[in-house]
Amino acid sequence: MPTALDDPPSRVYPLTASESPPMNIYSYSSKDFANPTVRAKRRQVKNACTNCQRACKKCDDARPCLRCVKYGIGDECVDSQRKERKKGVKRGPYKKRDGKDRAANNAEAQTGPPPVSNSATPPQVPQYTVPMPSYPAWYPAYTTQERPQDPAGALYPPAQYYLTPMPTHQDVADYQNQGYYQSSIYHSAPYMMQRTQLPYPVYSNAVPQKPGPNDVLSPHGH
DNA sequence: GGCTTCGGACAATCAACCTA
DNA sequence: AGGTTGATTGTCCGAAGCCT
Repeated sequence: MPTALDDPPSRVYPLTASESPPMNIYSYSSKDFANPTVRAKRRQVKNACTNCQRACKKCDDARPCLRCVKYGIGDECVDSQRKERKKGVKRGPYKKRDGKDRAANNAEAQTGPPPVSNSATPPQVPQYTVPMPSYPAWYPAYTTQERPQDPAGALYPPAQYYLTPMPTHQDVADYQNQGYYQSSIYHSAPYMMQRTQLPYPVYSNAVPQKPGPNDVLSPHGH
């Protein structure tokens, strides 16, 4: 039986020191994560539904997608058609390689030099995958100091992150009563996420960031 | 505050091109 | 043959404006 593990991400980490900062699938604002050097790569669905495509809004792999469900147009949620790619387009001579890694060039061109670590060498982030929930994830309202850390230094969401059933309204109320906050981000399912895609700094000596304002719900859900 | 619109930044794809 | 490059195509962020 196929599982989420059968559909790994197209890109395999770990990062090398010369690569761009860790990616995650979360929406984010640069204001949410104060350190601009850890700006995460935006992840896109392979094929947005026609409604999300028209609205230029984030879609997900599920059909109906969460946005269509939210607006009560789930029955209209169908994959958009993709044009066939042009063939036979001639290309000019390629630039000579200069021996420098292209990813490093791109990362530097787009985000400036790689993040400066306080230690001499940034820790390697091990290749690792965790299942992603298909609904807003719930996190305990821990402080940055309490946030669990793994041996490799990655700041890590706690076990409560990995909820499997869709929470009921009662669950939601219970979570809020227990002091949990809800991520505003909805996740596609089934989906694989790598540790480096988590919305936390990956370097052990990075200054821990509190969750962004968009990730926090008041007890009333706003 | 929620929704729609939309410009444009950015990501993904994949065929042409390059090289070992 | 397999890796690299870059053009093409698509997604969706974020700001602005409108509506209730």
